[in-house]
Amino acid sequence: MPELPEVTTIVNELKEEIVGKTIDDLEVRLPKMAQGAIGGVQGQKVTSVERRAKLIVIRLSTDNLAIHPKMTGQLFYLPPGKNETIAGEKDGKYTHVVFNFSDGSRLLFNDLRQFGYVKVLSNEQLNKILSEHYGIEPVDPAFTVEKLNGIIKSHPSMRMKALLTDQTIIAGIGNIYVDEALWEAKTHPLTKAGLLTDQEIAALHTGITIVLTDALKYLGTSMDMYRRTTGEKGEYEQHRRVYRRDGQPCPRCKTTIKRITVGGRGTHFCPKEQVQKH
DNA sequence: CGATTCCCCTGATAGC
DNA sequence: TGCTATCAGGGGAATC
Repeated sequence: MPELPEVTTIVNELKEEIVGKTIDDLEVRLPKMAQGAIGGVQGQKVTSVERRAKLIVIRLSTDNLAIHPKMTGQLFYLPPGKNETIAGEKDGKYTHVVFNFSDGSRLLFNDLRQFGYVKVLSNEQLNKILSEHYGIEPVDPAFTVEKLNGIIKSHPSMRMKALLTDQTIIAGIGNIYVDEALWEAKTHPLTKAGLLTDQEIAALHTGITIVLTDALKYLGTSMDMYRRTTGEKGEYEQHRRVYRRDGQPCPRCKTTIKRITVGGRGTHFCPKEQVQKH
């Protein structure tokens, strides 16, 4: 499931390939996956590729594409001439939207579960969505310990897992990295935000930073459908500490990692080091 | 304001 | 073998 490190990886790889190229034409094979005036992007040139929260934002001459991978969305870049397969990933039954660039290269949007989308937005619509639906970026210099402290204290009754996954509060962190960051900080996912001490908040800030930096270094986690734009996997799976490691020993204290469900999401933690406060 | 539930969807897996 | 029930999960909407 692409979160901040995965989307950043996709954006970094994609901008090297498509900035400056013109969209010659496109195929929308599953109409519900493409929202807005998708046909209007034909003839428009890519001016930049950016990330905001878990969105891939492709800015064009006049409009913008906002692509959300949700659980299983993928973006594959196929160089000119490689029109069928790349790194074993095919243009196939899960390919719902295809952009053909003027140099013969292509961009495929695949999504097995069809939760994701490609949206065409005007600058105004894009700015409105980006500013109204998403909170601070955890990799922004403005995301200081003091800022996190203020955020946590303004939502004292929220459980930490819910607070950190809420995109309107902090943008880009999802299920995997919340579990990892809470483990780093030795904070229980169900502890209410108002019960954290300043020291614990500082440890959490460090944890978030460490985990996101490390995951980006390894180009993301490919336990499910996430793949790089080349079709290759990210390697963070081998470095994770708790996510989907229930039944296995905590890397620090060897206690068996536990799994619970919070807000319908699988949540993993060390029951010895991460104790719920009341 | 926050928690809960339902829904979108399909592959993997378990049970019979 | 193959059918059926269950589950995973980002995010938005509806409900409590």
